Amino acid sequence: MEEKVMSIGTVCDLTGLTERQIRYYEEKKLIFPVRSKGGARKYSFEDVERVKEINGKLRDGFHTFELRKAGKACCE
Amino acid sequence: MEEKVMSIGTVCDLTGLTERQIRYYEEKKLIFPVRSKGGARKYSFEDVERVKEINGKLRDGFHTFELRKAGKACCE
DNA sequence: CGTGTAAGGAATTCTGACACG
DNA sequence: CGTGTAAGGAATTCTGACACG
Repeated sequence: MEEKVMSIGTVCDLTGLTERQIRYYEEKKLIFPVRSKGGARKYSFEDVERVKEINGKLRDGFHTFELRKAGKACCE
Repeated sequence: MEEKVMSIGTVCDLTGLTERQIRYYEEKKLIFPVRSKGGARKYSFEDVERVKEINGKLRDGFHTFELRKAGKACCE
């Protein structure tokens, strides 16, 4: 599914990461959650997979700016 | 997907119903969300469909206790 | 750079109840 | 019966910042 329906806490549960890490990946333009009326971030299952992948790459020594290219399109 | 990941507010957004209605359907044993540590209800996309179906049936004149049978197994 | 944390506020969700019909 | 609402509390999420390295 590609629907953005879960809050950051759920993503933490599914990935084992912290809110801080997930928000940071967004800050670095690696993931793009949508916002609910209240301003809360909403993620999709796709985002969850992406977050796991990002964290894995970082563990392998990559840097966030290098991962940006690995996304869908490129540059910008 | 069958994973319970969205909070009640998201279900409201997806179904157009109120929290009250959704909680009531649970009270009547028509849906079974799980609870997060904090006690918040978590629903799956399947639950969302079920909620829509329930509300539709109610509009058609059915009563909650009649819809219970329509679920998976029966009685209990 | 990637992540931890304390800080204060705003939005979310919870339960039990009274209401109408 | 199915749903609305006001009530008070507890848990969630948000942002900007200081910290380490």
